[in-house]
Amino acid sequence: MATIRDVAKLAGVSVATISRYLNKTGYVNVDTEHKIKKAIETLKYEPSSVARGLAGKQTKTIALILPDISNPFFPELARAVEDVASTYGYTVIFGNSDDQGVKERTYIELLKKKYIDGIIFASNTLNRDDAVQMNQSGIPIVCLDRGPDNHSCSVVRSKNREGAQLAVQHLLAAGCRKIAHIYGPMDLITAQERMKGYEDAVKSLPWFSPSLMVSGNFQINGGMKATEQLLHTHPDIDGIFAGNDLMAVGALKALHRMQILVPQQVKVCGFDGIQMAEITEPELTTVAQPIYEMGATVSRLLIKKIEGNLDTNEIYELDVTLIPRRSTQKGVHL
Amino acid sequence: MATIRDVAKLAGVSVATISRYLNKTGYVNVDTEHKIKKAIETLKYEPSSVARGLAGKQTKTIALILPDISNPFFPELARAVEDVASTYGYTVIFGNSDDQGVKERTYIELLKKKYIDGIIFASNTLNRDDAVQMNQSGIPIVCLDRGPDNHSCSVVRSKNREGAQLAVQHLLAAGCRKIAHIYGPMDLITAQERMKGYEDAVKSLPWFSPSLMVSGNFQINGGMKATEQLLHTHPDIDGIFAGNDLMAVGALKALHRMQILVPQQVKVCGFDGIQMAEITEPELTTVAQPIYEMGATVSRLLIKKIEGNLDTNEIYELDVTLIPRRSTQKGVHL
DNA sequence: GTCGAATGTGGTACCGGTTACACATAAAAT
DNA sequence: ATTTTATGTGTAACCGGTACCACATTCGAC
Repeated sequence: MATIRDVAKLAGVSVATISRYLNKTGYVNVDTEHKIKKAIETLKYEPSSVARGLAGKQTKTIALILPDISNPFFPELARAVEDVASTYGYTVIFGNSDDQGVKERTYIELLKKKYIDGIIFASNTLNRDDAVQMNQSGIPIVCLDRGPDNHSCSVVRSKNREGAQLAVQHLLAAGCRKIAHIYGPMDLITAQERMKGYEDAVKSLPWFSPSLMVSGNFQINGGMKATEQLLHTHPDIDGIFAGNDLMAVGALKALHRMQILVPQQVKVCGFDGIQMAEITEPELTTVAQPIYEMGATVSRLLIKKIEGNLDTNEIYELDVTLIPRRSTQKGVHL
Repeated sequence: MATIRDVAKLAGVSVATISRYLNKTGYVNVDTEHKIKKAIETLKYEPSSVARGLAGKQTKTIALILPDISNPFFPELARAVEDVASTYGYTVIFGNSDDQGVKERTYIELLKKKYIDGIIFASNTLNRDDAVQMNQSGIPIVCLDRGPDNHSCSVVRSKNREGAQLAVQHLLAAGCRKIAHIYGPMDLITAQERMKGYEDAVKSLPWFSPSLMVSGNFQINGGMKATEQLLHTHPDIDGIFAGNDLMAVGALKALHRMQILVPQQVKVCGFDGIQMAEITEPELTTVAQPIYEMGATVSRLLIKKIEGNLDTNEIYELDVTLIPRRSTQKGVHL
C-alpha cells in the first residue's frame, strides 16, 4: 500500500500539498493538482482511515447498540441506520446488549478506545449517569424509545401512548365489549406508555378491571402464556390488545390452540408493525411504528450532532398508524 | 484522555515498558508492574485502539457484508457472528450489499482503508476475481453459502442439495403424488443446489415434468405468484417444495386465498428454518439450516484465519434437519 | 512604488501507540 | 573466574496521516 509520502515523492511535491489536495483545504495549483492525480492513480493510493483517525480524531464510524438483532423489530431499524449512515460516508458497528447494562458499558469502553464518532442506543438499560458521562466525554449519543431522562441526550420514539389508545378505540369500534391488555416488561418505557394508553381508553368503561391487564415478556411465548391465563380468569373477553406484535402473535397461537376463533370470538391487535404481522392467519391488525423512518431519523440526527450542526437534545415523536387487518374484522359471525 | 506517555511519566518508567506491560511482551519487573498498574488506574488510562491499529496494523475489527439484514434469514446469522466475534475481542462492522457487486466492492475499498482484519461475505455476487484480489491484498475472507469457485476462500454452507432431497422424500412419504418446486434466483448457488436436489428426487418418477418447476424471487410475493401460476397450469399438484421459507410462506398465503386447504389438499415444505415458519397457520414444515451455528462457524473460521492458525481454504458443509410440522401432516382428510 | 491580500508550497511537530536495538545487571553455566 | 544467558529497561524510529507556521510569488489597490 502506497502512503502519502510515496505520492508526494512521485508527484514531486510535499506531503502537505497532497493532504491539502485530498481534503480540499487550502490552495493547490491546477498543474500540481494534475500531477498529484496522476501519481495517486499510478500508485493506486488510498489514504489510510486509521492514520486519519489518529491524527484527526474522526473515524467516520458510528455504533448501533441494540438489545438483540434477531428480535424482528430491529433488523429493519438497523437497515435504515446503515442506509443513511453509508450515504453520509459513515460505517456502522453493531452490538447486542441483551438489555444488560454491563454489556452496554463494556461496549461503550470499547468504542471510546476506537474513537467512534457517535453511538445510537436502541437499548433500554442505559441510565442517566451513563448518558451524562458520555456527554462529558464528548461522544454524541442518540437514543431510541427511551431517553435516559429528559435532556441528557436526543431521543427518537413513536407515539406509544396515543397508539395504544388508537388500538383500543379500534377494537371498541369493531364491537369489542371487554378488552384485555398484555403488557411488556415494565422497565421498558414503551411498555409503560402503551399500558397507559390502554388505561386512558378503558378506565372509565363499566367492564374495566385491573385484572384484565396481564404481563408478558414481549416475546411470542409470553403472549401465549398471558393469553391462556387471561381466558382462564376472564372467559368472556372479546378483544386483546397486546403490547407488541410478537405477543399478539403468541395470542393468536394460543387462541388457535384453544379453538377460539379470531376475529369471530376474540379480536386481537398488536403494536409495532413488523413483517410477521402480515403472515399470520388471520393477518394481524397492528399499530405500526414507522420503523424504517425511526432508524433513518435517529441516524441522521446522530450525524448532525457529530458534525456539529446540532447541539440541543430534542425529542422526536413519530406518528404511528393503525393498520386494520383480519384479526379485528368487524361483523364476522360464527 | 491520558496517553501512554502520561502513564510512563507518572510511573517513572519509559513508554516501552508500559507497552510491554500492556501487551505482555517482554520482561517487566513485578515492582514496576505495580507502579504501572497504579498509574494506569489513577489516570484511568485506556490505550487507543486507533493508535494501535496504525502501529500494529491490527484493528480487532471484522466486517460482515450481507445482502439485507432485514431479510429474516440474516439477523440470527448476524447475531451469531457478533456473539463469537465479541467473545474473541473483535468488533463487527456490518453492511448491506443488496446483492449488488458495486456496493460490495465499495465496501471492500472502505474496509481496506480501515485496516479491517477480515471480512465475512454472506453475499452472493462476490466473484473469483474479487476473492483473489482480496487474498493477495492480505485480507482474510470467508464466505457463506457461495464460494467464489473452489479454493480462493473458505466457505461455510449447509447441505442444500441433500436437504432438498429430504424435503421431497418427506412430501412423498406424507402421501404426495405430484410435487412442484418453486426455485429461487438462479444466480444463487443455494437456489441451484436446492433445485438439483429436487430433481434428483423426482426426475425418475412418472408424474414429473419440468413445468412443475417455476421460479420465484426468494421473497413472499414471489412465492405467491409462483403458486398461483403453478395451480393454474397444474391444478392437480398436491405438494409444493419451496426453495426457501419466505416463498413457502407466500405459497401458504396464496393457497389460503384460493381456498385450498393445507395440508389436506396441498402440502407445503420450505427451506431455511427461520422463526417465521413457526407462526404460520398451519405451521410450516421446513428443512432447517443451523443458522446460528453457521454464523458462529464462519466467524470462528475468520478469526482463526486472522490470527494465522489457518491458512488453507476449506469448505464446511453443515447438516440440515427436516422439521415436520402441520403443513405437511399426513392423513389429514377433508 | 509600496503595501496588503490572495495564492501556492514546504518543513515538521504531532496524534498515541509498537518494536528493534542498545545497554545494564543478576543468575547460571563452564 | 569468566562466559553465557536471562531479566529488565530506555531511546528513538516508525506507522500514515493532519495542520500549524513560515516563506514565496503574484496582483490589484492606493
